[in-house]
Amino acid sequence: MDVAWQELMAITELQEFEVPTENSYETTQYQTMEPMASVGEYGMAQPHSEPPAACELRTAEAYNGFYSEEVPTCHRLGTSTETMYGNSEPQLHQRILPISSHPQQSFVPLREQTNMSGVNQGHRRTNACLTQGLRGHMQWTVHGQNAHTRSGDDLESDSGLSLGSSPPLASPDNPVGGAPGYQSVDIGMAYSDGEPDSMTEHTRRSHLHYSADYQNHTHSYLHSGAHPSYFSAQPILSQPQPSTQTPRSMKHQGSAAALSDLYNDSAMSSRGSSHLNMYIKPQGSISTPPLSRDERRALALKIPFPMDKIINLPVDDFNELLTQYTLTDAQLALVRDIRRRGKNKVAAQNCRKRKLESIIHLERELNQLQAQREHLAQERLEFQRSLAFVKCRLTDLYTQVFSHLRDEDGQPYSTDEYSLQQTPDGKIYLVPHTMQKREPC
DNA sequence: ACTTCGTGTCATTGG
DNA sequence: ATCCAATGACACGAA
Repeated sequence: MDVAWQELMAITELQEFEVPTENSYETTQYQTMEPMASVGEYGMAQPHSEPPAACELRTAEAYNGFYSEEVPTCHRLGTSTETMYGNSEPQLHQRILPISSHPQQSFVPLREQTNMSGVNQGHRRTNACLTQGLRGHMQWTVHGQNAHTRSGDDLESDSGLSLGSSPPLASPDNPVGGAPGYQSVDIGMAYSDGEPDSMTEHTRRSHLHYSADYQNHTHSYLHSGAHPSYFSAQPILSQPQPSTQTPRSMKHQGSAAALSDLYNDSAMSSRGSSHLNMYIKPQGSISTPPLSRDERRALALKIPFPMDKIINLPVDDFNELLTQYTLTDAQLALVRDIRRRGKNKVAAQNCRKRKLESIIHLERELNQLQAQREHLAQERLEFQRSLAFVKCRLTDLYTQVFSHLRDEDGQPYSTDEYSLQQTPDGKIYLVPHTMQKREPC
């Protein structure tokens, strides 16, 4: 990754290599380039003492690309050098391709190099940020699918809700020690078998007969919709519920719909511990997945309304819902925690999706920039070759013109004593070297 | 046994 | 003051 970015940063050196536009072909731009083939100085002030060998690059084909042979030599001498490149300019432009036209190259597996967790997961940092109560809570935590790996004590603790050591789950809504109701809950009654996570459908149903009120809600609580609503966040992704939606909640559904693909992918992934997974028996029949931790807690505390409402109702509706029931402190605390966790779960999913999208975007950008860099490097090589050729050609012309000059006696001028120089107005003068030093042109 | 990935959760922050 | 979304960090289970 570092190497890739270093390569990327190297592009800055190419930024000085501007693509010439019409009448903007400044040779000075290239004077800082790498040394080129020794074809003599470009400037006319220091001509060769003897006619140099003809340019190796001087072929008819190469010429046609940059010169017009109909232009008289004297005319070329009398004009600025820019005009000599007129024919080459369109070609140069044609070589400039928009970045977007570059086909996608193979992706750098950036994601594979990125630890999404942000930390070395092998490094289990002591949970310093957790309060003592939270730490206790974490010890009680049992995830649904793997409860069989825990001891019976853990199972009971989890299902019953950590209630003692983790009052109100350290929720901001629940001051520590402010929920005595938790301790009064008879968890053993709810999970008398001691294995709540491995409850069969039969046993689960048997636990739903708490009260008439609660029983009336069990359908929506556990089996509403096409798929179980046991997953607290799932309702956001399910069909809209116009009757209970406010503009605020509708907004949430809109954003969630855009994420449905990701959720479908992740939810149905064979990896991870997602509670979204449909539990398909080997025979192919779909069974009810284990209850989530919060669902078990809600069952234990006999929360009289469904999880999806707890989580997805707008705050006003949620508060109104709470007023419709007389809840104990423990129930209130649990409901608020369920709501907080459920919303945060969705937020985390959205956050991760954005993170992945950001990585994908950066990978694409990196590939495009690498392709652009490669293209510019190629272009630079072509310009260097062209420039070397032009220099060689100019040297030839200079030598040719100089050799035809004669003094008053009909003798050729010595290149050691004279040189041809061009003034800004385009006129050519034969200047002695002595004057040249005093009056640099 | 170890690593990687996906996920849930908590704490924190800023709007 | 409260709610909420976003996010880093951590823990955990599955593969």
